[in-house]
Amino acid sequence: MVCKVKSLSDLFQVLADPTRLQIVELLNSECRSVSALVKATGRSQPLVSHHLRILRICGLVEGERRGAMTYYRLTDDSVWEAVERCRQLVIASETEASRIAV
Amino acid sequence: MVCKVKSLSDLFQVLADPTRLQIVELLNSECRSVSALVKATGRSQPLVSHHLRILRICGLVEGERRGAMTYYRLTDDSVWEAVERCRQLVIASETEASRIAV
DNA sequence: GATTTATATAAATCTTCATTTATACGGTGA
DNA sequence: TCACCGTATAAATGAAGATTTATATAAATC
Repeated sequence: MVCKVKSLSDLFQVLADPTRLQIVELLNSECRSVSALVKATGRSQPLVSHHLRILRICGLVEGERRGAMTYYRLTDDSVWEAVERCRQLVIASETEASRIAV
Repeated sequence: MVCKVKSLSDLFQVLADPTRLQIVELLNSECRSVSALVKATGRSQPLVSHHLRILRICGLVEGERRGAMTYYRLTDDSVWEAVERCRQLVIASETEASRIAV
């Protein structure tokens, strides 16, 4: 995977994976531990840790160790805002499609 | 490739490819023919047509045939706006990195 | 200190997809 | 209608990456 977000396509690549995007969505509302993310996503622990590593290296999330647990959160609200801005495109294309379908 | 943008991760997947993103960027300013895009991107004609097909199916661009040529453009300004919003994240992370580096 | 829990990483596998190569199709002009 | 230009598509190829499996590390509890 990409080691550092140096281009816009790299950022999109990072967000293109459903598991990673799901993690970003889960971390929007609150700070969560890895095990909490494993439970919420239904993915294996190594897989979640793997994706967290990528998100971490890219600077989208950051983890803080408290005892045995590591809690992750989004590094900045702007991450979420940009994602939401793109979601409107999807919503728009859906309503567009349904309008055409009628 | 994805046949229809039904989820947000699909949209990111479509935009994650450098060639496709480059095409979207080129189509922001103006309407262009396939051959113009081939020249501007330096990619092969079949490859550009292939990516245009994906962008077309996903509803990000639309083509209009005039004689032998097909001219493509973004379907909506909101496509470009969403992309620009994400670019700010990349720019932000760059300045962040340079700030840390100092 | 040994065992268990929480997390991280490495190697292996398997799928997806970007690109190339070859070809077809529609329009245009001789 | 024949040759050519612009564009589209299909098959083949190769690389990238998502997921699994196995294992390592670090902290907590006994």
